[in-house]
Amino acid sequence: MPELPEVETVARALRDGTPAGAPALVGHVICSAEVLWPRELGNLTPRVFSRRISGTRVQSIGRYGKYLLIGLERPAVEDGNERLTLLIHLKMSGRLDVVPRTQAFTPHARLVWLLDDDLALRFDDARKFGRVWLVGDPAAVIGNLGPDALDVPLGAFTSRLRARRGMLKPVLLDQTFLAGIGNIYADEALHLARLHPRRTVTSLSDADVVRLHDAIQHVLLAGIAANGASFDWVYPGGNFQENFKVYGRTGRPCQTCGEPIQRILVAQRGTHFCPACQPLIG
DNA sequence: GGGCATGTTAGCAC
DNA sequence: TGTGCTAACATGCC
Repeated sequence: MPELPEVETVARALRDGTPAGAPALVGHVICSAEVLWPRELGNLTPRVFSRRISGTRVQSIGRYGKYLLIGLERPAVEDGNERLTLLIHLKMSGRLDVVPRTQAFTPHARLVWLLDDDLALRFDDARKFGRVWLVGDPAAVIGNLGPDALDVPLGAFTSRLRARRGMLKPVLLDQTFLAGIGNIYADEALHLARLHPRRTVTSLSDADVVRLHDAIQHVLLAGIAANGASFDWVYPGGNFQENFKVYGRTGRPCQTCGEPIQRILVAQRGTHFCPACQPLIG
């Protein structure tokens, strides 16, 4: 379920709990970890991972782009407390839930952390693309990402964009350009900005760049306000999919002009746009 | 059974 | 060096 708004929704649930009654993760002690699919560990063996994380307390929940950052602290008798960060990327199908320890496993459970108070943090991931790292410095994992897509002023956005060439949509999907935009929100932002996904970056006017920056902020914030989008069988959660203007609407009328939405391939990704609202020649 | 899927990366060509 | 293509990761739904 993973683009920036969906990951932000997960982060908020882990920070505050959910209206449905799921407990918050912050403040709990991690007693132990069980790795059911070792390939999802990005930098440690299951044995080392379990040993290093056991006994830490969850201090904070953050998000950078599509990554979750869980701040951990281990009380120390001498020196300062040891600080660690658990980074999680949900990739295509990952999900995280705080549940009672006794709750039955799903068929797709990949990692389980046992918490105090008879709770557990579960990482389920049907497609096994998800990744989990435990590090001292998060930069070791996310240091090469561009600025978070919701935390980039127009000036920085413009200068970064003007340094690039090639087609617009692949640039938006490049996490070293901006972190957090995925296939769905890229299509939605381009439609709102009235820009064809195959427009070259170098062809954009200053006004185009301003509209694009505004559109990115708008669709991401709208996605967060809707608790993200729910995708097929993988993730039931938010309802932003009801507000999609182009994604998944191939052949249906554009809500702005009535023209049928088209689907093409751009950088090998399914791409949805309105040929009338988003002409290739701007 | 083929085609598709919210994501990223390595390897390769130009 | 940057851009962009393919395959790979692995599974499940239509």
